[in-house]
Amino acid sequence: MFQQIKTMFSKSCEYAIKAMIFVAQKSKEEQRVGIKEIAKGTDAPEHFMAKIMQDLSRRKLIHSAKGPNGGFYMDASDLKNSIADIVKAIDGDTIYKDCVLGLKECSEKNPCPVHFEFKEIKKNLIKMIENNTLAAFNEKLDSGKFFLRNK
Amino acid sequence: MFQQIKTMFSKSCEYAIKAMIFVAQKSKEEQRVGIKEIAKGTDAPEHFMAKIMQDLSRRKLIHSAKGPNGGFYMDASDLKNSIADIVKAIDGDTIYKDCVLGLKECSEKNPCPVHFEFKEIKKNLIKMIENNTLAAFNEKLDSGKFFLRNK
DNA sequence: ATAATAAAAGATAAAAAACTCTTTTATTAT
DNA sequence: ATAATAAAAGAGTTTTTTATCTTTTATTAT
Ligand code: FES
Ligand code: FES
Repeated sequence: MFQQIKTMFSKSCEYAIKAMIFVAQKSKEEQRVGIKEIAKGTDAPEHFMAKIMQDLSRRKLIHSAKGPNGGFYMDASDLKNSIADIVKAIDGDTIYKDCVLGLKECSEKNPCPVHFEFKEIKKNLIKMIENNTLAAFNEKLDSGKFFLRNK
Repeated sequence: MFQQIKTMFSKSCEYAIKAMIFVAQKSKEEQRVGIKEIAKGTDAPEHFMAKIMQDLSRRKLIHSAKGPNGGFYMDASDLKNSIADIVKAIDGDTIYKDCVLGLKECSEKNPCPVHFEFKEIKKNLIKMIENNTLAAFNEKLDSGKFFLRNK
């Protein structure tokens, strides 16, 4: 039988958000962060995380430098990215567009039975992830009251 | 590279919700609904849907009868089940308990950076799926303004 | 009793997601 | 120039999810 574990985002996306927050924190003073440090700091498998970072880099959500003293870092404009930007880069915009019950199209014309119930929920969810930028997190997290790993 | 398609529920769970709504509609007058009809009516692969129905049946969310004139059906008490009951049966209670960023524990003591932001969203989501019973859908859907398939 | 029906169960198969290992490329410092 | 570093890219493997096919069991009607 099946044992599904279904969370809001894909594992890749979870890692991506954690990594972005992690690097944002360290990027405050021109520091670069290596993939090993990122993986450790976020409880993610190193090589898998590397792929995700490459992806985020390709999509211009983060900067990277090769060679000694290289690593990942963010500039001021990178810090303006929101959780939504990360989610869109990794999981795509399915939470924006897709029908909750998997109909081919989510529309007001052909709504599934739960369309209107979920409309409001989705609106709030989207608003939240769009309003929360990495810069905003940076401030909040300086208090040290939040965690990216716990074992 | 990856192209994730991440929706709120697993495919199994989407099918389960659709099937439950489908059977609820047909169960109004002691009708039994065969697996073929359910699969067709919900755009789901027949044998896969069969597994899901067995699962729902084992978990007492729906009744079934073998043999001629057999099929799936609901009694009054089955109609009291909510979307939440279906989700819990198929996807488990991860949306209740799990950390959005995948920390081992979701807690106020060790909150991840998005914990408090998502708290409210999750609360609304849970409230919604708990408040929407199949019986409630049945009334609403009689208007014929909702769809379980569209191709 | 027998045949027909339909769900239940079992066993694979295909596809997607998650994860690992190896090689290459760019950069820096010696 | 050379060696060391670290990201990028390539090429897998493993696990989970989704889907299909086959056999069995229970029920009904003849
Ligand atoms: S049609 Fe299903 S959520 Fe819009
Ligand atoms: S700790 Fe992450 S959502 Fe609660």
